[in-house]
Amino acid sequence: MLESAPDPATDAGAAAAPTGLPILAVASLHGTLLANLRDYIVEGNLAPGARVPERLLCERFGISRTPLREALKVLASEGLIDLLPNRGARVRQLGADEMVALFDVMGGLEALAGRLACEKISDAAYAEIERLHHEMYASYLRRDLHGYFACNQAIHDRIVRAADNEPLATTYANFAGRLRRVRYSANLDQNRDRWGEAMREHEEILDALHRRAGHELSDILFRHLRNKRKAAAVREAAPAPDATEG
Amino acid sequence: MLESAPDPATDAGAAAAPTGLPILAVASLHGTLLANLRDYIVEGNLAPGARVPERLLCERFGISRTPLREALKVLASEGLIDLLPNRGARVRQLGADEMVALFDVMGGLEALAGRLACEKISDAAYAEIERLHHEMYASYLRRDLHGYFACNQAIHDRIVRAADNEPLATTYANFAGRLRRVRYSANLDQNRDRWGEAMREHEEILDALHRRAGHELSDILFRHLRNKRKAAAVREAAPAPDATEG
DNA sequence: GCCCCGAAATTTGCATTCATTTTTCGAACG
DNA sequence: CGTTCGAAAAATGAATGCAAATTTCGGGGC
Repeated sequence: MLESAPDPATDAGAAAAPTGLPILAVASLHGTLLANLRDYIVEGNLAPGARVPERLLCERFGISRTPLREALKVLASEGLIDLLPNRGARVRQLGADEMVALFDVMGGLEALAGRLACEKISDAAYAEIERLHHEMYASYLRRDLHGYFACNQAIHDRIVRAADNEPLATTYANFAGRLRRVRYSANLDQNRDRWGEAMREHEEILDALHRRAGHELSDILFRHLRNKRKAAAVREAAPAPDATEG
Repeated sequence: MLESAPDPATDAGAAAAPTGLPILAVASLHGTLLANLRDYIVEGNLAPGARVPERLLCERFGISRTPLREALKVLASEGLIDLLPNRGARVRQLGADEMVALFDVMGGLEALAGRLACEKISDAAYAEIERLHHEMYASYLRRDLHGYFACNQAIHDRIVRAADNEPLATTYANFAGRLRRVRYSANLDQNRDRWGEAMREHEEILDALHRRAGHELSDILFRHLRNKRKAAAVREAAPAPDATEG
């Protein structure tokens, strides 16, 4: 049930010969490397603040430094890493204030997605969201945290898709990736008040979406993200002050 | 043609006299090239849909292909150009639907900026916006299109800055750059109805901002951008002076 | 006369190489 | 004994070189 995200990055992908299906793979070798490297970093294989070892990654992905550095430049523009002049790349470490800023942008993007979704969503797509909502509610009653999260993410994802706006979807994915590293120590399991509140907010979300009330849905979604941020720990994964492990 | 060729590569602090003050200058050579190339494309020196001539740009900027291609990859991730596998880069050409999508994202970002600005803006910053608003109104009464546009852009820029959110500002600048190519054939001069409407909307914007009514301001700004899009021509910029179209 | 096929020329993508910088390690000095 | 200076080692940034693909241009076939 965990998101059916296309994940061609089987991690290994090192010196293994591309004897599989090169046809589609060749279609965008650079794009493949970019996606793999992005996943590699987003997954947390490198500590925040740590140097990005070019040579090692070259060996791991079986390429030379040129395409790798191209990918690094792109990842820097995406905000995943910092590029220090003559000092290499480092995994971007999020401070508390930066995390707040990113959450606010996510809220704004979801608000926009909700507004657009109200204009464009089909009845079938709405029905699917409604189904997911009820499934999520069932998980909530069961105290099934895992199922709840899965449905939750699926719902937000469907709303973004229903907005039918490619730049929005891309930007949304970008920021979601940047925030993937933050650990939500405030598990809803130990924060039942927030869980109930979130569930009520989702009731409002579904209601507004049902009425195609874009303006309202927009506001609810932004506040929903705000509350989610407040409930989330403002601490990044693996603090590691000077863990510039080599 | 006297080119305002941004050519820092001629004396890129390489050879002699490293004991000057190149510290800040050297700080970002790649960033300089990226900014220059981005401007070069955004300014419309290449026709939409035209191939991006690597060799020519290398000569123009006085660099080799490696840093140029790195910059191209970044610009592709920014959405300014398309990267076709084995077929080079092309200046992205906006279709009508893509332009609508971009405008909607701009509206969402401005809506977010307005909401955040209501939370964080200082009285001084508000006063400055109020001043710009009145100046814009004066330009409106004078039918001074140029002054009106300048104030208009300054106001929206101040709102984004008042939001005090770096990722938002960066994303906003990115989308603004993508839309810079669209030509607004619907000059307000010939569209006085829209001009008056826009002016009224700005009155609402200022009022909501004055009352720090983030929710309202958010909605007004989104609708403001929607109306702006409707008034704008859905036609992309005409072929550039140096039309290397093929 | 038009279309299709094929080789030369240009272009793209990546690897390799080179100069410059940073970092590390060791020794001399205070 | 701690500090600092300096040279070796590693890493970074950019240029060049090379194989593969594409585009272009010419010739042959229908």
